[in-house]
Amino acid sequence: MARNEFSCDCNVIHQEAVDEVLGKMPDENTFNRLADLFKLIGDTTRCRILFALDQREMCVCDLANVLNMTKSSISHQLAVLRRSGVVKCRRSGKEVYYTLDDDHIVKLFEIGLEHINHKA
Amino acid sequence: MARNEFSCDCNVIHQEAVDEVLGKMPDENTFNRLADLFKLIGDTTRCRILFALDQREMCVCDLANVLNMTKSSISHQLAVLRRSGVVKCRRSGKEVYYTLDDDHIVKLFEIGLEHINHKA
DNA sequence: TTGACAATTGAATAATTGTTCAATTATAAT
DNA sequence: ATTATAATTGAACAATTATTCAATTGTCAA
Repeated sequence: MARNEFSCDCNVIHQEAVDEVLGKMPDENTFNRLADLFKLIGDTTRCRILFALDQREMCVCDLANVLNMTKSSISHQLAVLRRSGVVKCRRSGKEVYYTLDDDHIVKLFEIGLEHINHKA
Repeated sequence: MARNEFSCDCNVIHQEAVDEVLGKMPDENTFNRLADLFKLIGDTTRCRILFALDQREMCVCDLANVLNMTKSSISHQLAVLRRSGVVKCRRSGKEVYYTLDDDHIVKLFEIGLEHINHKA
């Protein structure tokens, strides 16, 4: 029984091609995590937060000023970034300071910027 | 008049930090395009399509078999990828063959995979 | 020209998600 | 203790988006 029996609404045109690529494809979990990673930085607000934190450590209030947005909105996004492990924070008095906690993110930014400048 | 007068609901804690980072931040347009790029590859289906096309040229029907999804769904996503210029296509008879048309995408995948394997 | 199949397209639906608003927690100072 | 400010949190709302379904286009073969 073919695995595509029910979901795919067509006949296989090139069985060898399909088999070859299927053999090389990572599993579903890998793609989900890969997509989640890109989804994480696929938002203007989060991009700007990460870019700012790559420059220097900042508290939520500073970030709100830099991005010209409410603290609440920033805080929600920081929570997302924290859960994903790309930023970390420390409390100092009333303020909470955030820093980047991920090497790959900066590298992804660099290539991304290279990409859009190349297409500008 | 401060630029953040209305949107930001807090006092500036560290004005120097804010000014320093503001001076280094790319403009809004850059961030929008950067986020759009990552949003584009921030979807499981599109990730899998791009990964498959990185292995070899494929027609829509083949892709539908590899991903185990309907041709319609694949076709919609291919249209998105085409509009963004990351894939291109050629018609040969009744079939339409797609290929990757972007160098940076593969590099982004590599770093992304490195990232999730590092955290696995 | 008619029939069959690959692919695309538009509309509808369902699910996800970013921001706002209001309320709450945590810390410092008076 | 009380007040003020930084930050977080939950619920609601609005906007975006991936998939499904049905209809249509394009190409080939009989």
